[in-house]
Amino acid sequence: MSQAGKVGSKATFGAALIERPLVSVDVAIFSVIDAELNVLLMRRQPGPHEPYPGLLALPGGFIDVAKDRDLIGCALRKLKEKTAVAAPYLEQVGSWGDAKRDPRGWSTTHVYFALINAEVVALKQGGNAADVQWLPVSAITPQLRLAFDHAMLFAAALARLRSKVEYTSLPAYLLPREFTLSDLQSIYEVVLQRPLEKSAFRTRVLATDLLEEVPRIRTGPNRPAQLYRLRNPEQLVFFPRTFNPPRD
Amino acid sequence: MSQAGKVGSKATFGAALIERPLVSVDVAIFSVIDAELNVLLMRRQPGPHEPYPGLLALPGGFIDVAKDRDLIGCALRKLKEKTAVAAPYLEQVGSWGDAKRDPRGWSTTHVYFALINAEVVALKQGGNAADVQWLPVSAITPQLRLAFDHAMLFAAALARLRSKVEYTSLPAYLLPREFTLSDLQSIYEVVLQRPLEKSAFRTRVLATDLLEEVPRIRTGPNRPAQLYRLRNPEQLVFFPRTFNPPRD
DNA sequence: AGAATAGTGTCTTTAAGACAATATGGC
DNA sequence: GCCATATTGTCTTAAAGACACTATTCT
Repeated sequence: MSQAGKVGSKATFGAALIERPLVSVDVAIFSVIDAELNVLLMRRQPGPHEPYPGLLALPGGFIDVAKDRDLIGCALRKLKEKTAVAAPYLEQVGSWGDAKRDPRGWSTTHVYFALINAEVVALKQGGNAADVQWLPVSAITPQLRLAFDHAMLFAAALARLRSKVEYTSLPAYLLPREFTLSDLQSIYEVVLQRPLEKSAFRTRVLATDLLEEVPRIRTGPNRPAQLYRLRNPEQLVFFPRTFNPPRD
Repeated sequence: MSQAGKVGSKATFGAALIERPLVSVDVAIFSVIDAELNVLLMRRQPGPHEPYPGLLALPGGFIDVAKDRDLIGCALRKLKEKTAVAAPYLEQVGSWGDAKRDPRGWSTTHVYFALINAEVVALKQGGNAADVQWLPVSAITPQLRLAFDHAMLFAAALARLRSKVEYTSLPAYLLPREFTLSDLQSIYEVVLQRPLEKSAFRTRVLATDLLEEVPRIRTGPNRPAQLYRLRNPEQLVFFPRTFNPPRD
């Protein structure tokens, strides 16, 4: 504790004259691809003192106190570095921190999850942005070792997503701007991994002010469907009850 | 970024060779006193480079990487320093961090809320543990300035508590080990700030396996009431729906 | 016409809301 | 018996579950 108190260019003093943990942000970026919930993972590169080289990990990294105004800013930066998405749905899952999770020392991480529509995304491969890939969440098993405690962080993010999908309009952020009610129901079913009642679903969704009709219709080899869009994309909608809970 | 990379006794290297934010934990400790929801606040002491001297703040402080095994351990330590409570209900609210919230530099905080039964608690006054006091949450107004961004952190903790009380057994942790159904209902009403239907409340609570009867009865100047205790104190119970929502 | 999906209707079920009725122990 | 609170019951209501039925476009 002697010559400490100065890190980088900023002076510290008073109660702050203590060893500081490492601080990072990790983001679980979800998207639905081919009727499956996917998560974006990147392969960690080899390098001096780089832990877990070659393993997959959630996109993330240390706070840059020069670049990042705040935690969300950091999460958005990580997201932008890996995908071209600028303004996705972003929500904090929580934070974790202990002495052991990073071999480089006592470390904390702030975990966010993001929902995006994958069709609009171009993954930024190569360069210093290492291997980036979509993986179905069903492929994230104990056999597939993730770096650090990212398996646990991912599980927490997925659990939060699934639980909140039961009573909110979250899945709408996984769709393109315009979609049909059937599209929306399918996305719910993909995330929740169970079928929903069509009639109850439609009544429930239309009972809220979540959607507004687009004066257009999707045609196909069958009866065309009304297109909708979010009435207020910034505003997450809460339903009065959960969807039919799985039988116990 | 020249001679950085060493803070205290631990070496850092690689990607960790960057300026680190300050890391703290803050705890909103709730209790019901005289039929009012209270929160524990402490008055910040004057001192060299101590920000916000004299203002009230949530109990909290920097992570001690030597003492604290993890974030929850740190939260429990803060709690134990201010109250004599060892094992309360503790839940993370979230984390916040930006360049401005602490004048000493880029800082992050991990916020928890705790629920305790105040009758069992002895506040640790004086010493280096500064003024500690219970304040009704209704007294936390903009006029009462709190240190740092603690007004916002407190508001987030209170909002989380209130919203989760709508569909969980959280308030049971604000009661002593044995209580009557009327006690429990009163606590819900105190936290939610609205009356609940007696009949629906009882049916709903007894329909879960939240409680078990204690072979004892509370007598008084009226019909005695059955005493209950938590069947599984570690296990938070979720109700299938929310309580009757406030009229809109 | 037939396939396929969109959209509606009807009846049941679940759990809460409103409110009344009954129960019990101390005084 | 009276008071005060505990406990139960009855009827209504809100919203979902189950499932069938109708609608519309394309081939």
